[in-house]
Amino acid sequence: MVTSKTSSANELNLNKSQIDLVAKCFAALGDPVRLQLLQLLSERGEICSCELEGPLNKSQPTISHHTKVLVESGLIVGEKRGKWMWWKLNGQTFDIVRRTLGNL
Amino acid sequence: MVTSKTSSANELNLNKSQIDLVAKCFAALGDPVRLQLLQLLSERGEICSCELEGPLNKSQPTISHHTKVLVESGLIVGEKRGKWMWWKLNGQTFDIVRRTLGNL
DNA sequence: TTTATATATTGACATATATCAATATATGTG
DNA sequence: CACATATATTGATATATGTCAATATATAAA
Repeated sequence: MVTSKTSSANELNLNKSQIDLVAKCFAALGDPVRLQLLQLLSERGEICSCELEGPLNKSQPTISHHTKVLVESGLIVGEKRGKWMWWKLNGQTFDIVRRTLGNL
Repeated sequence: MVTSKTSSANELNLNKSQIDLVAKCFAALGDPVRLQLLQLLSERGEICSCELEGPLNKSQPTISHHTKVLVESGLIVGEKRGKWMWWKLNGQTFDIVRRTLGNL
């Protein structure tokens, strides 16, 4: 039999700064516009800012604001190609968030 | 071969009101104090409000506020036993949130 | 019924957030 | 270079949120 040190029923207990990071992700996910944006992103794999104003029905500065929030949470990453910003999901961060949610 | 009607890479596409519901859950998850609270809840299975002030280091009204936010999102449910309020996680809501996150 | 205790509500305050118009910056094209 | 276009930033505004003191409500005990 393999012995293991388990502090509680759950394997991983988050410390304060880890909690803050994940909380920031959840907060970023906690807006309908950003959820729609992420859904579009997940459907297409990659999406340009210029393709978002239509479906999201928001002004250009508002779109820019939301992408910034998502970048700062680590949920998406951006790459500039010519005049266009292309966004894609950051799988690593999503994994962390999923794992956290899975342990609740 | 089984044919299936897939509108996109993802199976389920959320409509506006579904998005609002899930967004409300994520917003509820997007606070460090509430994440700590949920972690305690998940460790113990059930927890009383009176057991939260200590670990969370917040005032009684603040604890009450946070439990209310979690109830209104559907993430926890409460039951009054005598003078005490006992809280537990609502697995159904967590499943919906996990499924949504899994599809992104 | 009076008293003590657990929780909820109210009110106040400071901070955060979502939104857009106006403007700035960056990049490609003539 | 001058111009057009895609995105970012700034400033303003309205609304939402986290927090606690004070108070109200509910429940048990004496």
